[in-house]
Amino acid sequence: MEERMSGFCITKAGRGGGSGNNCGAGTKCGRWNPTTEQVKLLTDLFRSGLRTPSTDEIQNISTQLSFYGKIESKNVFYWFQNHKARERQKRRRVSVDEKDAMIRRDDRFSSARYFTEINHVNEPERVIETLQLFPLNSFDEAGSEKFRLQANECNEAAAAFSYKFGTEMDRPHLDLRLSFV
Amino acid sequence: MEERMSGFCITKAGRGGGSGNNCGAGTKCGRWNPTTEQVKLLTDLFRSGLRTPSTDEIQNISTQLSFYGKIESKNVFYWFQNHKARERQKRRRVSVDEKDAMIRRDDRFSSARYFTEINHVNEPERVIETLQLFPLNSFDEAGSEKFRLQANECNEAAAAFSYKFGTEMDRPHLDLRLSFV
DNA sequence: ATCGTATGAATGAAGG
DNA sequence: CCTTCATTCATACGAT
Repeated sequence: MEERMSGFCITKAGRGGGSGNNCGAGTKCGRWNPTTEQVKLLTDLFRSGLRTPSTDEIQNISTQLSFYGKIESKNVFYWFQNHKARERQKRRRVSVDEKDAMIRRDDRFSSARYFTEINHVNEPERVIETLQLFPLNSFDEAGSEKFRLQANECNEAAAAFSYKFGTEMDRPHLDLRLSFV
Repeated sequence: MEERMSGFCITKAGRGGGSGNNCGAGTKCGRWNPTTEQVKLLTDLFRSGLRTPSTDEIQNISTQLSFYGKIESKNVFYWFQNHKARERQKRRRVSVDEKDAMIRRDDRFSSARYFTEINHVNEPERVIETLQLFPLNSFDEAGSEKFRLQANECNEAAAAFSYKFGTEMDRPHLDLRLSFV
C-alpha cells in the first residue's frame, strides 16, 4: 500500500485556474488547503463568537481571505460548519470521558457522590469574552443561536448505561455489544 | 513518492510535543497507543459487523476498553473510522489495480459529482458488505441509520481550545468585520 | 540511521 | 444541525 499517488489526482487545475493556488507544483489540489493565515483569521473570527456566518458574511470573509491564497465561499461555509460541529463534539466526548474516569475512580461507591461530581464538571464558562473588543453587528444569527444553548439536562441518558464490569480482571471477556438503546 | 511534505503542515495543535514515544499506561502522551487487548477487542467488534458505532456504543466501548489501558472515546471513534476507511480503500485499490486501471474513463472529474459516482457507481462487481461472520445485533450502515439519542447540549463549559499560536505571526490588519453588506 | 508501512489524528466536503 | 466519507498529515515501528 501507500502508493496513493497512483492515479486519483483530481488536480486537473479545474478550479477556474484562478489565483495562484497554494498547492505546490505537482501537489494535488483536489480540495482547499487553507494557509496558516487563513486558519488563524478564521479561528479568530470563531473565537470572537461567530459561529454561523450569513451568506454575505461568508462572501466577505472569503473575499478578504483570498488575499492569502485561493479560497471559495463554500470553503468558509464548510469551515465554520465543521469547526462548530467538532468543537461541540469534542466537548461532548471529553465531558463523558471525564465522567467515565470518575466512575472508574470510585466505582464502588454510591451513585449520589457520582452525580455530585458530575455536576461539578460542568462549570459554566463564558467563551465570548472577546465579544466586546470590537462590536460585530453580525451576530444576528450566531448570537441568537448561541444564547439558545443551555446547560439544562445534560446527559441523563448517558448516565443510564450500566457498568457492571470491573470485576473480571483476568479474562478478556467483555460484552461490548450493548447497543439496545 | 513523498512529495507531500513541502513543509506545509498546518501543525497547529501540536499537542504534546512531537516526541511521542512509548507512554506507559497512564502517562500523558501525544498519541494513543492501543494495547493488544484493546486492538483485539476492537477488531472483534469490527469483524462482528460493527462498523459505525453510535455515540453511545463508542462510549460503552471506550469505557470498557479503558480497563486495559488509557483510552478516550475519540480513540474508539477514530479507530473505527480509520479501520473502515482503510478497508474500503484497500478494497478499492485492489479492484482498480487488479483490473484494468487504464481503460477506466476519466469521466469522474466534475466538481461534486465526483464523490457521488465514486460512492455509488464505482463498484462494478464486488460485494459491498462481506463482514458478517455471525449476526450480532448491531449491524449498522446497512440502512439502519438508527436514531441517535442526542444527549442534548451540555453547557458551554470549557470550550477553550489551544489557541496557542498567534505569537509573532505578523498580523496584517484585516478588517473582517463586515458590519453590514 | 534510513526507509517503508501501518495507523492515529485531523479536516475538507458532502449528504440527509 | 448531525453524521459520514475521502484524503491527508504525523508518527510509531519494523525491516533493511
